[in-house]
Amino acid sequence: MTGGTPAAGETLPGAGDEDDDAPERVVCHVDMDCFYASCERLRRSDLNDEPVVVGMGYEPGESIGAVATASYEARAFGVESAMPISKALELLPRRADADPDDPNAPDPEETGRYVPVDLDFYEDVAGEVKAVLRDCADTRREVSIDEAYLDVTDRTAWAVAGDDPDDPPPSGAAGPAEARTLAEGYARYVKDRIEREAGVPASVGVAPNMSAAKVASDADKPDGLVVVPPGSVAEFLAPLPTADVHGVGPVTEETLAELGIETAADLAAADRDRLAEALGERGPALSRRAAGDDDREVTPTGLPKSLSRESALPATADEATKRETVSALAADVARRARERGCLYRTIGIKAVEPPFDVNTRARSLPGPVDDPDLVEEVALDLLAEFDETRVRKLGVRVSKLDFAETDQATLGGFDAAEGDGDGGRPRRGDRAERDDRGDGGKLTDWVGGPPERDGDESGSIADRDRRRTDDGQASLGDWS
DNA sequence: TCTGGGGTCCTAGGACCC
DNA sequence: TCTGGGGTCCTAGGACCC
Repeated sequence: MTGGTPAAGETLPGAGDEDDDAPERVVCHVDMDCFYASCERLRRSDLNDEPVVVGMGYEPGESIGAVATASYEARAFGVESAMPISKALELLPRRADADPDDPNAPDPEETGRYVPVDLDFYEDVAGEVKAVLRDCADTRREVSIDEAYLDVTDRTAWAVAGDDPDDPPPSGAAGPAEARTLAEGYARYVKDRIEREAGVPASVGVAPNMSAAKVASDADKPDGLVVVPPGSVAEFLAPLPTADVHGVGPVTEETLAELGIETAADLAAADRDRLAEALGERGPALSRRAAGDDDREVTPTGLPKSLSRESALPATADEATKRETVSALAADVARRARERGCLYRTIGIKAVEPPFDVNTRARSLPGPVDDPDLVEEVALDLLAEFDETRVRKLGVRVSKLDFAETDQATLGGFDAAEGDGDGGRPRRGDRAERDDRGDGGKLTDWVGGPPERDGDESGSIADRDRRRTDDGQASLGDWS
């Protein structure tokens, strides 16, 4: 193992199927800058240079909501993502409230523009970004709507570019002696293309592994390009607080602090057995990461593992309100599952009690289904446990998803057990106390295909997935 | 701050089987 | 009957991420 030594040339410690002579990887992390706000500016130039807050729940009469994205101008007022809207409005009143005739009105210079979230539009823009990324890298992992890892080892290299000694060193590089690498040039090219073709700014980090690339992209936001060549990774990470290590959240940060571990360097040097005691398996892994040692491959994004919907409400114990909410959430989750062509085998709810006690309950079915009525029924049944409980948030989730053929064969095999033993088939028919509902009936309702119309927008994700599973083994996560 | 919404992964304990 | 594993599946909760 490479242990705590942040040596430059560590290769996969035996685990990988990579040959040992593989070149040091070049991994880019592309992170769009305040993406939602940038998207809004793309179609509303009046928002340029203004403090922009994109969020939900700030309309008059609404009080439950949070900031999704704040532009950097808004961040200067202390507004941050995930902050309750009420708090954001205190720090930065909305422009519309700056009535010039009202002596108590806020100074317009200290107000912001509040815009509701329009996810469909952001997804369109993200599609253009992804088109660029597809063109720039064969191996990509899209982590979220505004973030992706690229493995561009086969497109570029860590070799030093050109021979111009006056070239400025890469911004995040270890020392002034660093020369510009080919990798930096390639990352610059990717970044510029995103800006040019999608119209939104990105920050890019380049490093020999994923976690260092991630930290690098964060190091000079917005509009940053930070390059951390092999050999300077540990040095680059060393001074950072542990919270900057990907995977260290508030709880872990606190635990580490109690062990006297404050920086990435401390974490890298810490005794890994002790870390394992305090944090479980995660501890040593975080330590390796902090040391610049992260051999995770950039693996393509897989199919989702679960789908959920949740909704906050003014804390209430009212049974009718809760049931209505859960019914609506259940319908929505079931609809989305059907749209994406996926079956589910587990149905669950979440009930959050004030102040913030999260309860989850789930029930698995004997086999995968697509059955909105059943989602509602099970969800309501699980909710019954909380009939007396005041809740501030409710959620419904389906999991144990199955994207394989939604066709007849699979379904037929469910209760007749005639399935061709394809792994996930029911081996235990007893589990669900599904009371009087004859499962067979429900399932076969649409055995010839979902009752819904299915021809529609071509090229939907669901379509692509299905095609994938059709042609060949296509394991999960294989769509590209 | 009285904390939104949609995800992922991990762990621990119990049931059940061999 | 007591004690001992190994393995899988399930649920619940926790931590984290964007």
